[in-house]
Amino acid sequence: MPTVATFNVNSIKARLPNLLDWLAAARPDVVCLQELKCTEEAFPREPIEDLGYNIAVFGQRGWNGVAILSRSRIEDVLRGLPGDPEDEQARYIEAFTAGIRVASVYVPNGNPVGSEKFAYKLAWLERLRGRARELAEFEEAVVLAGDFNVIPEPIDCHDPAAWAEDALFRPESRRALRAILHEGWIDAYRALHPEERNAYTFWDYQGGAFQLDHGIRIDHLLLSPEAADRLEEARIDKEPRRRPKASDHTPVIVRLRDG
DNA sequence: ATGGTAGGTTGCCTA
Repeated sequence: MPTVATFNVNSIKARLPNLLDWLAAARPDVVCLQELKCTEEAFPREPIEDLGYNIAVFGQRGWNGVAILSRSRIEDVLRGLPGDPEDEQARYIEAFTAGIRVASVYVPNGNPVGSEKFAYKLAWLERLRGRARELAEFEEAVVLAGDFNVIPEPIDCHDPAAWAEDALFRPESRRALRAILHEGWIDAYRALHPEERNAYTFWDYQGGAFQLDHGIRIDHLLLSPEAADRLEEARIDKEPRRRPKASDHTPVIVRLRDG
């Protein structure tokens, strides 16, 4: 019954104490991390290995950076999203572990709308769809877990009007995510909690957004049909967001039946 | 119309 979690830590260095506490308490089998903001060399391997995790990192200096942690052996690691050899941003790492294929995904933010960054976001999502299509051909259990920087529906946002012009909620961004879902992937959290409101994974640091529950749901685990067949539970763990020195994101966790 | 917060390749860029 492996559990797979996604957690945008907003700097692994700044978040290390909180992350270690959370790993020790929640004990997820596989964890996809985003926004490490460090190189592979600078990644704090030891304290995480001491909690029983193997680690695969794709980092860069200062920004972005993704990793996979797993209690099982990590095999067949792919660093970087295929489809653009010019792209140097560390936003995608994929591997086989714990009997499933897993990717840690950090979709570009894309603000401001209409900028080069927005075009990059849409192109990146299109490349992700291409990779998802390749992965689907293997007919294995696959989990694409990460910060998608897309609010799928109005229900995933405390105030849709306030986000209407934001790259996270623009129709183009939502359509790009939907294009992946339409090819047979499911949003694990929404599949098990179809009506639930206020199911957020991100609250801005500014303006007391967390205390007011002014959040958005942008961290997702997309499941291939073979993984969806095994989906048992999906939940948002708000505890890490309550702590001092919290990330602005909080983890989402799914549990899959044994395959 | 501004600034509010947090992190980093810090006195500005990204989120």
